[in-house]
Amino acid sequence: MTDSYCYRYPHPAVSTDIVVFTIRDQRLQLLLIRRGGPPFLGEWALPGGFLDIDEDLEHCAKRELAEETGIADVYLEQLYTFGRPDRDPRERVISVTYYALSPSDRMALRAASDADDVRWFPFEEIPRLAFDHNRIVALAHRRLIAKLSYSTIAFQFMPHTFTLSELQGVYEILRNEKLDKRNFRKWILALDQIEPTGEKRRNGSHRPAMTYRVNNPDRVEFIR
Amino acid sequence: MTDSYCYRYPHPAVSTDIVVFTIRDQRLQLLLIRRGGPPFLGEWALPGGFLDIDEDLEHCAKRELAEETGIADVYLEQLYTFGRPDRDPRERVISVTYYALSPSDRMALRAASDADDVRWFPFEEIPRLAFDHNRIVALAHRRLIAKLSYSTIAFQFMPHTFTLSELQGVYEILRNEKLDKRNFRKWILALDQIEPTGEKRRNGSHRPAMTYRVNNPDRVEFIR
DNA sequence: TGACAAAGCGTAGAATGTACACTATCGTTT
DNA sequence: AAACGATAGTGTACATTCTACGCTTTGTCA
Repeated sequence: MTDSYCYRYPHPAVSTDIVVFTIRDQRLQLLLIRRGGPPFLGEWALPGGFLDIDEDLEHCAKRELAEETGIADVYLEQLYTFGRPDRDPRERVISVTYYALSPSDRMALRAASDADDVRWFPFEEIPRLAFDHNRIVALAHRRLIAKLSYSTIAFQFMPHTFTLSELQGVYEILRNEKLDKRNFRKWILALDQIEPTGEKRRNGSHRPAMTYRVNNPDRVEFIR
Repeated sequence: MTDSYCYRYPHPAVSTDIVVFTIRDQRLQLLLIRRGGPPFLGEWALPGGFLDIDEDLEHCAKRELAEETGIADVYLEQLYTFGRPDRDPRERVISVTYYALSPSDRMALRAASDADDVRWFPFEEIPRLAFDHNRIVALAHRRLIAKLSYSTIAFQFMPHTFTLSELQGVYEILRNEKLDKRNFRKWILALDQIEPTGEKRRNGSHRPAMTYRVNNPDRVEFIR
């Protein structure tokens, strides 16, 4: 008898799953892992796993992310809790989901040995995922896009210093439309959330651009 | 041995707690119950309780609300999941919290026999609550206020028909400031979310007001 | 029928959002 | 060293939205 944790009433299992977004190769991409065990063995899924009994929820999300993908130090925010009784064939599982954003330069995946099992997917090319993970991804994406318009969440995709053109590029990718350069600069500077570093960056055979940094890189501020 | 639900790994308990808001007596109020058992016996707390093993999370929230307070048919939205390991002294409990809004005319509480244990509290007069429930209330309130500015969530406080002055009053209470009548009317009508019923309502010894209804009462729309 | 009370309505100025094109500065090529 | 290619960087006019503000209407009640 190895089932040695007993309760007077049935208890569900609790897990976390994490939707990690980044922008690489001028596209919004997210991180998936290939499942190494049943159920859904061999299928793509979100990183995540079961909560330790004395562990904070957010700690669980960060731990699973580190264990399964080697990623740490990302912006992490709780997304939603999914709990349909039939969402896991093994037992009742409540999944507290998070989404994470990070600049791609901070996203070194684990050693190449596992590289086959952890991969970035462009958002438009996400395959069918295990469990209800496609729903989770869809919700995370909607939240991200919504937050774009009333918060500084997009800054979480930026490296420590960046040019205004790079920042504009991120907004264009996320909003999926071209923006006017002058209007974008007026708007973003008026937010008073970024400041010039004083350094310029040569980025090819043309005029170098001023670099900027986020005033308060760890906070996502409401705007408007 | 009554502990007959056994697992290979420890499982937390999962509960839901619900913050029910309404507007009565020209104030934002919320519903609290007095705890009838340990821990925190006799203290005020949010309605809520443990998840049945085959029950959807939202169903649990509605069921507990009905059982403990007699309230049904409210607008319900998931708020956040709280899971600090020490938040319940009995055992590890993950609480999936919801907030609910409803017009006060739909809020008949249970029979007077329990009336002492279920009560509306003006938001400013909330006592110290059991568990981490004060935090939950604070988060629910912030969410409500935030959603005011980019959604039609305030309509959830309105009865089936209402006057524009009544609606303006709700916004004034929630935003805690006086609004200009003409500007409010222009704005709210331009949203194209309410329509006149064609009926007028006498509400005292003065000119009667046109009543309106919400076009799509069950949906909360994004605006702006 | 006169007093009271809330309903209902419009305009002008300020602030914000949007459309739009040329010059500056660097590296590279000839 | 001059010309070219490529991105950086800048301002203005117009449209839209937001904000401030007071009088007339229409009912009830005494």
